[in-house]
Amino acid sequence: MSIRDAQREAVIERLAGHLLAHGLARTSLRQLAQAAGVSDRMLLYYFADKAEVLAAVMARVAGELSLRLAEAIPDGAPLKPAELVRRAAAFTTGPDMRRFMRLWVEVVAAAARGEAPFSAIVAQVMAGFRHWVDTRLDLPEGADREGTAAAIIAVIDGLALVDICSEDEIAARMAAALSTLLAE
Amino acid sequence: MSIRDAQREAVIERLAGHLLAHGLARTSLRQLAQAAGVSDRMLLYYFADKAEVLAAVMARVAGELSLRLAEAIPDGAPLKPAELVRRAAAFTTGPDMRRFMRLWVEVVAAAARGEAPFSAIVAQVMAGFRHWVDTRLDLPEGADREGTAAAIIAVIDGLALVDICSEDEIAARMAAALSTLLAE
DNA sequence: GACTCCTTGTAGCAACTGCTACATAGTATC
DNA sequence: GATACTATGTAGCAGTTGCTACAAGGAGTC
Repeated sequence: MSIRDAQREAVIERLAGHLLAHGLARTSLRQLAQAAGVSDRMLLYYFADKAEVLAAVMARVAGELSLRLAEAIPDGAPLKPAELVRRAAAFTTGPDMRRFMRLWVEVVAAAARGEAPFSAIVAQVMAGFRHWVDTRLDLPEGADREGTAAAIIAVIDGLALVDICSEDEIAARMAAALSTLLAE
Repeated sequence: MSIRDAQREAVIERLAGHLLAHGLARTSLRQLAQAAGVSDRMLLYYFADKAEVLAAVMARVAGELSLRLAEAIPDGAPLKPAELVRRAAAFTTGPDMRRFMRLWVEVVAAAARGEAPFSAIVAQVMAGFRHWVDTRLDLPEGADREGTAAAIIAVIDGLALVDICSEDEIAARMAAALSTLLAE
């Protein structure tokens, strides 16, 4: 592996941590370069442009996310929707996963704003979410799997969004309250 | 009312439409000025700085939103959580309200990023949401009203977030599927 | 008419944005 | 040792950002 490729990998790794820590707040080329410990000149030697940097880093983050989701709720026995939501909610509002979900909300907003690499990233991550739900969802024949999957994802993402702008204490009670809202 | 105050009002009105149409995508001072039909120099004559412009416009938008929410689901007979969610979901995913919710998602993300006027705006709008839910929520004595309100808001906001990055066809089925997920 | 205040235009500044031209040092190949 | 390719630094460009200094026209008051 060339030095360049090795550096690419190292930069992606460091920037994944950076994005998870700071969201999209510090993502100018110079700020990214500093966080990665290289010069901005070199960042654009390793990557074609800023969009490629962000796309590579977000791909890494998305991979990590799907890995953790798969670990937390494996593809074993399918779960009824309410139970799936409960377990997914408990997981994504956990201390380590919150930064993933926060970043996810920011990325969706960036995509809504039409910023270059994010629309594609959102489509890809969203497809991953759908697939994750689909392989774990126990639904009666004839039910709307796609619609139900979308609804489940909406609930999980909604928790993340409200989590961003609430005190910890209320956020903790939110998941519990949600549980009682769900049918069996 | 001085010319300045009259212009302030007119500018706020026009920019509210601009934000609802384009989200936070075109919000540089010069872009805002153009959308408002004034020079950027004058925009900063009417308002102290950019943050004050956005705060004023967002306050207008938030007022409009709460007005419409109050109209759509008046503060009459309290509703059980599931029914409240159903009706709120039907309303906020309606064609006219989607741009409000999309802007809301963007604003939350901006607040998460720490951008100047948005944290305060989010806190204020969120409090409005909570109050709106609280005055319409039929809950048994001893239940966690705050937690339940947060959960309800989360579900509504989650629909909006997924709505942003889905095809219309799936988004329409999502609300229906959500309804069957809810307990009575 | 002089004075003052409200309103508006022109011009520009310093900082930051993404990105690039150019030079150079090293390293590998023949 | 000449040549070519990889890797890195220095410097800077053109565009955008939020914001401001300065001047001047107009309107009202003395």
